[in-house]
Amino acid sequence: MDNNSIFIEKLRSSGLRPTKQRLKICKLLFQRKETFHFTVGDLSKILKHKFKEKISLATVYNTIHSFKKKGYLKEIAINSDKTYFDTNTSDHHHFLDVTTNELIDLDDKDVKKVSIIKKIPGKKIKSIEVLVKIENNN
Amino acid sequence: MDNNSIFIEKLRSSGLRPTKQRLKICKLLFQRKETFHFTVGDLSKILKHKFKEKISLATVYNTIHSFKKKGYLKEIAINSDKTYFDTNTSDHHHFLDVTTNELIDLDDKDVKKVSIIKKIPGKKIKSIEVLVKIENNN
DNA sequence: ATCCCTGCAAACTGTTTGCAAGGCC
DNA sequence: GGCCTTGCAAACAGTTTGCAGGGAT
Repeated sequence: MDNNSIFIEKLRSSGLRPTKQRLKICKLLFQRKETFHFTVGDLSKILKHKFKEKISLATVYNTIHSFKKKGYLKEIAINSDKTYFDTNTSDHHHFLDVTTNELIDLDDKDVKKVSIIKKIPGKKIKSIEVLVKIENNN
Repeated sequence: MDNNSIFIEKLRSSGLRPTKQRLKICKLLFQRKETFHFTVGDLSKILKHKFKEKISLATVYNTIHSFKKKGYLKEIAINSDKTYFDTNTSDHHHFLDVTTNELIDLDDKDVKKVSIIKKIPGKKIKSIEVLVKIENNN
């Protein structure tokens, strides 16, 4: 199961050169079953741990931005000093546990369809994001 | 119509001393019919313009944070390098016009009730925020 | 008089940029 | 070789903090 060649293909097909760094980041992000929520800072630390070799922070930023532009990652709307990304690029929503600061995917069947009644002339809806903040019962 | 005394009372009743700076900020924020969406940077610039006298940026930050803590302002969940606040503290949602970066209130009747079906044991829902991104028709 | 608040500058954090060196095609 | 990418450091933007002086009670 050589995912490397899959990732090389994926990168190439979107016009990105398959460099060592990008392949490592691909492995870390896309070789997993569950979706992954992260900040670039997180990612950088994890990369260092996993591969014992540092990838420049600027490179991680570059790569994440390219991946986002290519549609491999989504940015999550949340109030935070940091920017969060999501490996799940489908239309879906999130729980944010304000106690632990953890993000949890809410898939479509967990939320009844949101309908927006108001319309703005000349504008169309691009996306609808729902953020459900949760906290401990007490 | 001396709103000043209203604001003085408001501040005092929440344990905040009614200083010149806070009163100016109150006037700017709460003496208006429509809700106001802003960043601290915006606010600081507007204050300078309107009152011809600069309020220290740190003071504006302090004040906005106190007001938020007292429930006079809400923070809006949006992906941005800056933090947005809203003078409308009721439960409501937003359009974000990605073309102009403008925020527009969506009041409750503009959105069909959002129901969250999924439950997380030991957690309760604190808030539900919907962000509807819109863009130009073309 | 006390305690709170303001203003300034310095510090901090996350992110971006410029540019030289290196790697992919 | 040519062009893209990396890495580093410096630059940046927004925000926070420490502290001395000023103001409210």
